Formats: sequence, structure tokens, C-alpha cells
Amino acid sequence: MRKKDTSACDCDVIHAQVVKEVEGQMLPKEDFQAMANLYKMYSDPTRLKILWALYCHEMCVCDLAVLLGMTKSAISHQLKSLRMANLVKFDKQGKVAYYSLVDCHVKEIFENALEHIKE
Amino acid sequence: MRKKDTSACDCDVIHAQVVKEVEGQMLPKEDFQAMANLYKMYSDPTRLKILWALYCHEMCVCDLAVLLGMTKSAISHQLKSLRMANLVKFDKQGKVAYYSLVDCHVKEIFENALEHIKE
DNA sequence: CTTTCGGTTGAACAATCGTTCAACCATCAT
DNA sequence: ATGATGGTTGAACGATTGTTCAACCGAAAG
Repeated sequence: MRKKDTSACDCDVIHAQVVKEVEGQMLPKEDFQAMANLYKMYSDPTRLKILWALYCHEMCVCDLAVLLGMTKSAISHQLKSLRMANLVKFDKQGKVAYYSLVDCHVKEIFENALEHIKE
Repeated sequence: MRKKDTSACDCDVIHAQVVKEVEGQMLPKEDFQAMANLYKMYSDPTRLKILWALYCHEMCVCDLAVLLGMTKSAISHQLKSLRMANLVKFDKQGKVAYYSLVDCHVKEIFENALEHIKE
């Protein structure tokens, strides 16, 4: 029933069959990392506020800064993260950069979360 | 067009009408915090692996430790977080605690993420 | 050209996070 | 009782995070 402790873990397997079965169903570890990186974007209130605001209307950095009561710098840093995660894009017209959502995945994110919060 | 800089932000509003409109559509800040706390649970590869594994089959701490090549302690800490976030529950039988998912919200989480990763 | 303004950047900071370690509790077998 | 086992806990550690600050870039206005 018990296997030897040869790996990084500090115990023996209890249900070898289950572990073997689940092992075969695991995703490649890069997938878990990629998913974690994506959800990390949704794991901060400031970023969620920005995404929600952009879902309502496209906005520039100054507008977002005023709306959220934060500095341009703080907003800009977060927008950069969101851009790199491909959640947000911008369209520069003269001095002003108009930010908007890349697609409507975000809507589902909010729906799923609000649904869970009302438990 | 420009308002005075009276708040914590370091610039003037550019599109006052838009800001005012979006301001009226913002959620209470506790909601953003609650959503952030929820998605924080999905923002770590270890926790995602645990959730995925439990989605495949209920498992005890030792099985998960073996499966993921980690210590019981590390797994137990993460399971505690997941329990407090109401994502995971456990059923203790004798010495063994069998962990499982609270509901199937998790399925949608994975679907949404995998969909986004394939862009 | 110079100034102003919208926006970006990188270093630095405190705060938070995930894992490890050692100690511990509870259950079961001897 | 004693020891072994499944699991939890809290302190401690390094790593990562979000914001601030100061400097900077580019476009437009003076």
C-alpha cells in the first residue's frame, strides 16, 4: 500500500490508485503557471476597479487617477501590467492615451466573482 | 473643463462627464476587495493544482503532498486558505481528512482561464 | 525655443505572500 | 502507556507585490 518516500514530499501515499489516476489528468505545469499569472491580474482591488471602470467606458490615465483618487504613476504601473497580460489596450491621440478592454472576458470574471460572493 | 486638484490624485480631470458617469456605476469598494480576495486564491500555481486535483477526485493531505511533490505542511497551509475562502471543504474520517470542492464554480474558473490563455 | 501637460519609467520602500521548520494535537496500533 | 501516523499550527525566512517618488519623454501651446 505504501510507497517509499523518495520525492520532495515528507510522507507516504495513502491512496496510490487515486493519486495515479489524478496524476494522469493533471495539466502541464506551464498551464497552471499561466492561469495563476492571469488570475493575479484580478487579485488586486485597484486593478479590478480599473477594469470595471474601463468596462463602463474607455478612459485616460488622468481620468482613472481622479476616479480612483490615486496618482497617475500608480495607475500607469497597473495599466502596464494589464497591458502585458493582454487585458487592456490603448489608443494614443495626441497627448492623451485612451485605455479600453481588449475583450469581454472581463464581464464573465465579474459575474463569476459576484455570484460567489453572494453565498 | 478642469477641476481643482483637491484629492489624493496628482492631476486634473480631463473628461469630467465620463468620470462622473462611471463614478455612478462603480461598485462599493468592499465588493472590489472581496473579489480581489477570491481571485487571489486562483493566483498561485500550487493552489490551482490542488483545486484541479480535487476537481478530479477528493483527496487527503498526504495524497496531495505526494502528487505535487510538496510537504504536508505546505499543502495544509494552502488548504486552510482555500477553506477560509469557502472553495474547499473536508470530511474527517478517523485520522484521514478527505478534501473536496465546495461547488463547481471552479470548473468555470478553469474554462475561462484556459480560453484566455489560447489567444 | 521653452513651458506645460499627459503619461511612462525605475529604484526604493513597506507590506504581503508561500514555503520551510519544528513543535504540536488526535487517532490508531502495539 | 508508547509509538507511529495524518494533519495542523505559528514563527521565520526570502521572494514578490503595490505604491511612492523623482526623473524623464513626447506632443501641444505659448
